[in-house]
Amino acid sequence: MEIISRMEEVLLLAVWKLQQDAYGLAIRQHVSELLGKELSVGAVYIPLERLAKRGFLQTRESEPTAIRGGRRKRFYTLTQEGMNALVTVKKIHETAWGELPDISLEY
Amino acid sequence: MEIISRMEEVLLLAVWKLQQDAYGLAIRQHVSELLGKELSVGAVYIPLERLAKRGFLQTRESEPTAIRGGRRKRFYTLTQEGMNALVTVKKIHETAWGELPDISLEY
DNA sequence: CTCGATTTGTTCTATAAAGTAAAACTAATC
DNA sequence: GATTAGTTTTACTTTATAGAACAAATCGAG
Repeated sequence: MEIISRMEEVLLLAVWKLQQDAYGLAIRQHVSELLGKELSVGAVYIPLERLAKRGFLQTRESEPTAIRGGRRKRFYTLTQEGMNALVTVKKIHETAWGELPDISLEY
Repeated sequence: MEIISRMEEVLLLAVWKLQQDAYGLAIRQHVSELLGKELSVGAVYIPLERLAKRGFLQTRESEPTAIRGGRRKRFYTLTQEGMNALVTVKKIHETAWGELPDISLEY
């Protein structure tokens, strides 16, 4: 039962969300919007690589596309282990927050 | 809008949960149970210190108590900034997960 | 009583892992 | 050649973690 970091969590979720369009720059765009701040390319590619290396993501390279700058992309998909990791952190989150009154009602 | 790590999040939540009993070893115990693994003392005290330094936690020292080994404790309480940080990450979590079908139903 | 053993607690030290920015590189079309 | 979309590499800071060291309280045997 491995516990992934928050960055890893949102990256896995972005891959899931983007589905057939889950490649580096698109993921960067999606997660930057989620977090409300522009992430550097390294802040995305390096954790993605780590997640793939640990078996949470699978990768494949596409063919280039016929648009300006449309070179080959590296696409990601979630593995079963990646799903398991997400389930684990979701449960932790629910337990940690579930024991408390809703914070937004109080402050 | 500062984004805290997962460890920082669960530590802040533990402080909130434990209320008048939020000191180092009790927090360690609580968070270890939450995560399902024994945390080392350093894995708790060092982030706690960092959170205090950044203004998310306030600290005070208690008097020793008359039980075996009952030396003075360092107690923590959440500050308004700590609350804000929790609200921020809760919103991010809800946005990130809200866009997706419930994972536990699918896998 | 008193002094070592035990217990609860915090601080310090050292290292591994994660996060991040930015430059460099690649390959496509215009 | 200039521009664009994309990935890889480099270098550095911050976080996470384990574990030893230290501190101070009570307990209990003699």
